[in-house]
Amino acid sequence: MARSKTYSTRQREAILAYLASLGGQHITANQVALYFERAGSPIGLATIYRHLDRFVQSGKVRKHHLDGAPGACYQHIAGEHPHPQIQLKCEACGAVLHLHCSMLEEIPAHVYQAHSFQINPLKTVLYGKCPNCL
Amino acid sequence: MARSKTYSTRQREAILAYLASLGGQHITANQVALYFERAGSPIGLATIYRHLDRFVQSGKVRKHHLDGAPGACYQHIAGEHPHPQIQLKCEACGAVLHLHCSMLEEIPAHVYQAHSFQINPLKTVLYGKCPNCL
DNA sequence: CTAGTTGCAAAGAGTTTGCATGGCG
DNA sequence: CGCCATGCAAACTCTTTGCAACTAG
Repeated sequence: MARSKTYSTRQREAILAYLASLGGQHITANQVALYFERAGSPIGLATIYRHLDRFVQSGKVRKHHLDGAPGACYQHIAGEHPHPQIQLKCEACGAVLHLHCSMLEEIPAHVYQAHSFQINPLKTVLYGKCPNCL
Repeated sequence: MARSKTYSTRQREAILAYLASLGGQHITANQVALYFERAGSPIGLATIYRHLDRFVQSGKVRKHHLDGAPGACYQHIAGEHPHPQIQLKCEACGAVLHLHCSMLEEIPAHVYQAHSFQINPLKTVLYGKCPNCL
């Protein structure tokens, strides 16, 4: 067994709250560290990585390795997706859009029927340019 | 200006030929190094990175940062895609499928019409499980 | 002969781990 | 008081760069 007890600490809550406040946008561990440093209550990078990993394992956060960036990005899973949505990420400004659109929602089912390939929407990010950056 | 002359060397050709032989599958710089080491003609990692970068810039190869893997993956661009295809990658076996399917081909146009979001098929990889691994 | 190419080693960026200290319950 | 959490520094992985030797044309 891994861990018998989990304390609720201010740092853990602070990190999760910060991620939640970003509304599903992608952020790196380093950016989190910078935020708390600027906010006047710095948190060690190692601690941030440890918490992020834990959030990932408890399903509160997703971890991505995105094109164009060297490191990993983390993303808070807002509320509960009844039907997890394929995401769109702007290559220019980095914004993540969670579009609700019948077309996108049907992709997994169509691809599965046609090719027996089972798409995992949680992992899938479509890259492109958002309306603002076009 | 960057480079006035380009020699055709055996290593450059060997690396590109190896990538081409993989038919669009993803491979890391380290895997390339291992291949040539086992083949009896080892190539320094630095050299491999230098060639891969050059291939990327000349449009022969694409570079991805994939989920679940720490480093970058490279992928030979087979022939010429008249209509660049969104790719499907199996999370289990790592295989890359280039499916031709009207549904997939229509995604960029539909999303653009509905949300003014311009998808870049070259960058986009859908994750999931391939038929063999299901 | 000249300029691009190669390998080695060192430097960098991002991430993980070990260990001693500190705090929650 | 026992455990978990935290910070620091060291270890590690992946990638890039500097430099001297080498090679294609």
